[in-house]
Amino acid sequence: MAKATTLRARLRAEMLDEIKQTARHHLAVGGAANLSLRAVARDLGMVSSAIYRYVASRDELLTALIIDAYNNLGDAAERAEAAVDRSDLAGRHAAICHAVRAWALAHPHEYALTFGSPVPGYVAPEDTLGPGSRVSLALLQIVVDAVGAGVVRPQPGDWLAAPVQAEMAAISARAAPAVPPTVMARAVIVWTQLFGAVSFEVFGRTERIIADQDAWFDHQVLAMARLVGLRP
Amino acid sequence: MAKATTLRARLRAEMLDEIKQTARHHLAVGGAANLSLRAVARDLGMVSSAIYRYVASRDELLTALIIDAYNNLGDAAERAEAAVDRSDLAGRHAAICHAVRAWALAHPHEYALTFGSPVPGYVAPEDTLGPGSRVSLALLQIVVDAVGAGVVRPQPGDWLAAPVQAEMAAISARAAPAVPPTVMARAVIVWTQLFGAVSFEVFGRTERIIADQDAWFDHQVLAMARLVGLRP
DNA sequence: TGTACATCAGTGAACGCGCGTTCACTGATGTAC
DNA sequence: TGTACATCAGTGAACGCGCGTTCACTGATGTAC
Repeated sequence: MAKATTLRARLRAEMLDEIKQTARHHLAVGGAANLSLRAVARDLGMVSSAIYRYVASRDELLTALIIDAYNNLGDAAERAEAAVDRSDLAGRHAAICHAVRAWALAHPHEYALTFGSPVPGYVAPEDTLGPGSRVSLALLQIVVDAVGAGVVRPQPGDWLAAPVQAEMAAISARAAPAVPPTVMARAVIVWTQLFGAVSFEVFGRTERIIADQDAWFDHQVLAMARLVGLRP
Repeated sequence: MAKATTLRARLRAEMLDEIKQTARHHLAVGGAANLSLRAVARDLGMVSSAIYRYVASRDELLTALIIDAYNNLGDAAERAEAAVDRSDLAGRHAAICHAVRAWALAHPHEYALTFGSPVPGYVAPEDTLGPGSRVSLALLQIVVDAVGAGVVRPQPGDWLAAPVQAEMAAISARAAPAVPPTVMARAVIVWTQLFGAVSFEVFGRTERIIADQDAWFDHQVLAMARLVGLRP
């Protein structure tokens, strides 16, 4: 019966979820390097070899966690952005920035897994590329909308060296045809700035320098919006 | 004899250097998590316990490597900056940025050790604080000089929320009295941006997006200099 | 200058540990006739 | 509806591995008289 098959499949999926959940918990304690299949099995009351019914290897589990992390971050960012009035471009931008920061602070080890130093010996497979660029695309869409609405335009004095000009034009051609190169350059810088700021905070770089991290992040978001032209 | 004592001490220091050198090499292959005292000993043709004549524990070795990394980066940045004419403020800033990037690309795993995700379970001791802020101080000095020379000043339209204003004033008071809060805010953003950009490149985030990384970094340095007011 | 003693680098064996992965197996649950 | 068979989750033992750290030791090198 299809229904019975579905039951088995559902239990299986639930078990896999539990494995990932437990693995995430271990990640939060020991980091990626100390994630072990045996420890996960132990926590679930299984014998270590039983894990292999659900996961082919340690690396496969790690990949699954990375993809989940990207998707959870992507969900959070897109959900926050969707809740803002379409015409409030700076508000949409701020919503994404704050969602990214909040998620990263709530899941520092999963953030480290995706935006920190790469796990040595581990090569991220192609499947991570799509989920890995969801935030970037959401940010880019705002710039596209802003250019379309005539809010953001090339700024006087902006100038790009020839290779950079070509590079930015290539990105536009691939992902956002209407965005002029100088605007694209500002957009890419703002994207770098967002993750630079979040990484500094999550990894503790600003710990001894900034006390009110919330206020400082707000200010940075404002500065980013001004840089790309979403605010005057 | 003092001379004899010195010989033994010198051999000892050389051995410690060799240990650190070998450890750095292992770092470059497997990352911090896979750095093992046994493997280092093996590479040096010693028995594993012999390492303990030079290093009290694995964590102590890691700390030594971190301090070395900060100092090597600091040396590189300061040397590059010192080679530029004092009055060429944008040139000095660019020199530091390029030195940081070059060092990070040449020693990606040591960079990861210091500016990447923290090593889980490892707590950086106080000794790392000084070496860890050398680059920041060098950057800040340029802003101090620029403010002193009247080149950089508060920009019209700049505004800080009260808590941020206080935060920036506190940093100024601690490290650079003459720098006004709004200028300090721009300086801190530029500092974040530098390491954000370098991290993105070293950790492979921009791999599929930017082809000519050199040109793009040049552009970012230019943008940073403009943001803080070192260039028109 | 020569001898007795102290220092110290390096040895080799051992402790107890955790890991990823394989394999033949048991027994419950689903499937087909 | 009842029975024979197939599927599959979970078991338990084992393989071979590397790790950090301790400890009693040997033997060379430096020190003091």
